[in-house]
Amino acid sequence: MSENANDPRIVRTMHMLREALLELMEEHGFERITVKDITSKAGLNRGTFYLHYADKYDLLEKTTEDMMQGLRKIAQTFDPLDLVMHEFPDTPFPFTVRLFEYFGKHARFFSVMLGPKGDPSFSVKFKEFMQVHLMDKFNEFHHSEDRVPVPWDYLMAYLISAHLGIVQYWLEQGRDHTPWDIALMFTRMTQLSPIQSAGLKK
Amino acid sequence: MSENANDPRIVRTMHMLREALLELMEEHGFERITVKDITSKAGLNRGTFYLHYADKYDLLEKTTEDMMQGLRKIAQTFDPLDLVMHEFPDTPFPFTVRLFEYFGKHARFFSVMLGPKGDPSFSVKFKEFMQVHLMDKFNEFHHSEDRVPVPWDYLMAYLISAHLGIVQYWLEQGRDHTPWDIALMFTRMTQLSPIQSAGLKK
DNA sequence: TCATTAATCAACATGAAGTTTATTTTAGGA
DNA sequence: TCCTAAAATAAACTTCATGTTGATTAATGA
Repeated sequence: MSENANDPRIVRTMHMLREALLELMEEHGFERITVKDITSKAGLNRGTFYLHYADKYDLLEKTTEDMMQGLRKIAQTFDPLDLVMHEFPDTPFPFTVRLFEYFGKHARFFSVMLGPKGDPSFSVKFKEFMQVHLMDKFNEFHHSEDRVPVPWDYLMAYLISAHLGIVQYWLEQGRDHTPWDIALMFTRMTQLSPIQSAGLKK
Repeated sequence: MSENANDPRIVRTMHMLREALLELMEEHGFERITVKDITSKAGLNRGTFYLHYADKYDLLEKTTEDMMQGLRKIAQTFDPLDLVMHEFPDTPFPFTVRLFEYFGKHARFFSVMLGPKGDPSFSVKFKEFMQVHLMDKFNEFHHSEDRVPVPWDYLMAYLISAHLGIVQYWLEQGRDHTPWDIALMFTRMTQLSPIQSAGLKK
């Protein structure tokens, strides 16, 4: 394992390994891949892999951590007040647009990881991210412990999973809408009931 | 591979292999398991495994198919009219109760498969099931191609994923509510907007 | 130019996969 | 109860990926 210097050879090698991982995951899914597959695709010696990563799980983990880091950085720009103030149904929350731009930029990674050949523990990680950085900001609104239609934690599970589903579907469809359009759908579905969203009642 | 007779030895062996698979998946997740692990846990010879299944993927697939078969059987009892007629906010759709009873009965399987150590392609299969057996029954309601708040397919993706999220969360929490209670939450969240569900607006 | 270190290459031990053959055990009908 | 067919066991074997090691070659940057 190398002391991650800024030696251009190391940077280049690690980048090639991560690219190869993504390409192979798109084809076969993570578990069907071998270290040999990865290094072959990257055009590197198998031994070189072990100079940088303990095994393929380590490689995936490091790659994932990079992506989560990017998400956390965007999450810092989120102010729940924006959302509370937001009353205009024809414009999305700006923060949501930024998120989708990031998903689009790293579409291959998110598409694979959140797809049928991906890693279910990544979906959990992603949900935790939404819980901590988005949902928990609204905890102050539910001091009403008494008779609510649905328990708070189940409502959170519902919303988080619903939002994840939109991200997955968007990526699956090859990003047939702009980040702005998808963000607008988010905004609307959160404000309306499913029946209203379908346009069945006003 | 055996012609699946009704030889009690075969039935017993296959049952033990499936039980062992589930127990090991709970501990380590599917991919970390070896055929040797499975047969050891089941107290069987490794060679015996290959008399019935091609590999561990085959075993998982057959087990999964059994579960989906059970779901399809329940889905046959679903009548969309029940749902349209249903106006009482304090009772769940009976069909939904039956579904959750089934999840509860096979909690170990669904809990593992839909959890962080599970198989993401099973979640996809499960979503397809909901799409075909539940959502598609309502296609007749969206002839309005024009200006709707959210495209129909994205609304479906949102709802299906949201419902999956509830199932996952319920199993994750160790089934802290009865099937009846969960089914009622379903009913309410479908009828109300997220904000109403939280009890913030009426 | 030269010392450092990354990358390559070849070899090795380990362990799981999947197959095969022979042997033992079990089920169920005559 | 006995007998036959088939299931389960046991042991051996090939193949392949893993992770490691030591020697060699190539690239970096001072």
